[in-house]
Amino acid sequence: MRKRKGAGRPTIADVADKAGVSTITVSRALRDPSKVSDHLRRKINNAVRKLNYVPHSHASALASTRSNIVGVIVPSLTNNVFADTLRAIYDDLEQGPFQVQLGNSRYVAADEERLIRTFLGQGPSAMIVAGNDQTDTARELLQNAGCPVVQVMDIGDDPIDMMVGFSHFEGGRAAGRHLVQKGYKRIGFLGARMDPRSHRRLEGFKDALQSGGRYDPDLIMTTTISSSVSLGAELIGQLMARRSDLDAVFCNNDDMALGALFGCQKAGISVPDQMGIIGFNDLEMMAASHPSLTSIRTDRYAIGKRAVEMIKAELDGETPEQKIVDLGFELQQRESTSRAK
Amino acid sequence: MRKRKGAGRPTIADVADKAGVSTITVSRALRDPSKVSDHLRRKINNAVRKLNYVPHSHASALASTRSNIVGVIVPSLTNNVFADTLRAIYDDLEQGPFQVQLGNSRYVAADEERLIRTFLGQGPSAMIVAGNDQTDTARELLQNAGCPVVQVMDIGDDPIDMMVGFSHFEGGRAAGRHLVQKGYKRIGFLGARMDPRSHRRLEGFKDALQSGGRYDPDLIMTTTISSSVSLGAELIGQLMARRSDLDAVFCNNDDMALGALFGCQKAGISVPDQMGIIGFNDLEMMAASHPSLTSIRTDRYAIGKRAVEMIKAELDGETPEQKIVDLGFELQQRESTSRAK
DNA sequence: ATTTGCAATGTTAGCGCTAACATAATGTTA
DNA sequence: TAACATTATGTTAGCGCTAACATTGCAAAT
Repeated sequence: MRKRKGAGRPTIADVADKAGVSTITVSRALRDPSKVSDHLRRKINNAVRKLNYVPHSHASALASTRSNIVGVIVPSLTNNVFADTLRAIYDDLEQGPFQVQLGNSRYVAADEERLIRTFLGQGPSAMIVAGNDQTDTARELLQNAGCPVVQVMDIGDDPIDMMVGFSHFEGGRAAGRHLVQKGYKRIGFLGARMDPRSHRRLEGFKDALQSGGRYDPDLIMTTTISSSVSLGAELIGQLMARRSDLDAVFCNNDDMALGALFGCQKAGISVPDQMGIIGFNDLEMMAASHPSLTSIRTDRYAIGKRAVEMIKAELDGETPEQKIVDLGFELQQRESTSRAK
Repeated sequence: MRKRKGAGRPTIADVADKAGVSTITVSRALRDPSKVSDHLRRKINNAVRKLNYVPHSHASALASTRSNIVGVIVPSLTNNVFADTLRAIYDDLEQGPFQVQLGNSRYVAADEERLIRTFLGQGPSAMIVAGNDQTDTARELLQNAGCPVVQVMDIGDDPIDMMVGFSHFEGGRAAGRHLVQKGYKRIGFLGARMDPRSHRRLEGFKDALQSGGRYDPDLIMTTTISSSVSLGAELIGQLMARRSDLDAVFCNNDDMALGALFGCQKAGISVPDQMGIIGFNDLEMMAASHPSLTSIRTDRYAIGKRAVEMIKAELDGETPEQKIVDLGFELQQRESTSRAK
């Protein structure tokens, strides 16, 4: 006799035995209690409790060909920007029958591809991926995934399926325009870890400066090093050393902007009078700093929330009125760019 | 005839057909290529590629009663402290055969219990949970999980299975002692979202102040609101309003400390001369600020790394020399507490 | 009383994979 | 060359669950 041992945990059959019903009744009682009489439901629940039964999700997924897993892929776990979106996704998804499966692509396309493959192996109910710069292979995999796919954080005109985010180009343009309007003359750009979204911000920024006749490529400083407050302080120091006439900077994110502020303070440069600073994303700390920091406010939590809504709608068979949702941004002017002209 | 449709994806049987072998040979070729001849392996790999076959992980998990899933539960997705540990876990785990399954307990014990149940339903290879303040039920569930369990971030003397972290009590004590030694007289505490670890830091802090004869309960200010830079600024403002003689604060984390610094700057209080500030964790920004901020440095990345090492060792059947690993902390003295006495 | 309809429960097979055993093909030794 | 390992592959059953169909019981409708 050739018996396999199993995991040792109680199974639905154990519960069925104990409650004196068939396995399918237990299955129904757990998934859709309204389909089972009060009487049996009570007995089943008791048995479940006594045995400390927990359904084997793999068996369930296999039998039903539904996994209730939503795969999420982000390029960084430590970047607050994604953390906010993630939080929204978890908040809205963990309630329902869904389970989040999170992957970290580390800004590496090959890792992203690998993760997509792994996730698809679980027959996910939906996929959420950050950005819209997937490789062709990744796009193809997702297109054939047979589930809703939402690209978050950015928008563009060629979604794999759906998109929620905002235009980084326009965000960068708004930042550039603001500095020009404020009368700054030598406006620089500080960019760490220039991912595709930062590149688009820079493009928008350039566009605004060119329109304002203030574009100077010599004032653009970027690096592949990942962004940090220290790096912001260091880079603005380098740029000021190179160009002592620099009088404003747009930083590709808020950590860099805060660092730039500290860098100025160390160098005895007054913000905003001698140096205007604007960041991107408007993290909570921007309003609290001294002086407070101007930034482009983005609603990362809303992006995650909306992505989940769109997924749920599509899974419920509704046809969304729009596949591409632009949640926009808002320039938050604060002290760091509020000088008397 | 009563056929179920399946997921539509190619199965191992499709690959076997195409390659002209049996399913088990395909299974072996994919899991342990050395067990299959070069000849067949090549044919199988070709078939896999042509069909774009991805193994159904649920079926595999069910048949083998092994999931390769490591469940991780943290109380917050936006707290940098956990993000660093998470990053280490992902870095070290995603290489191997493992897959991370992350849950967010939101600092709610009931949510943690629910997550543990859900994760155990997947027959995880291991579990990593933050902190050592699980409910009795949660502890029991984990104890009976039949897999390695690591509690991270904190240490204590009653591990569920293994622990990696450091003593928050001692960390708080070191902070308190430092402020006393620096000659500060009216030393306060600013605490947001007082989770159990923050409470232990406060206890250690109290202990140090009592030893130094500087303990004044009136100078302790805590709130259940979650921590933020703004909140740090606000709380120190409130505390200074209540007690104008306040001359130093220990903040339960670095966001609060940065906020306290900004609060002082706004109020025209000089740091460190009129106010000493010390934070906890030593996030990257602490060294970059102006003035730079003293903090208790903790190595969150190392905690995650070590947790994974312990899990792998236990899964490989090795008996770890220690079940409780104290990774310690280090006081990083910076300008915010470096006044001339 | 018979039919109809519906709600509650059961029976059976199969989701896609791999453990456990079986067999065939090859090499190795006395 | 027979006996024995060893390696490569195959056969079969079963992991724990649920889809699909089947049956039962009972109330409402005829």
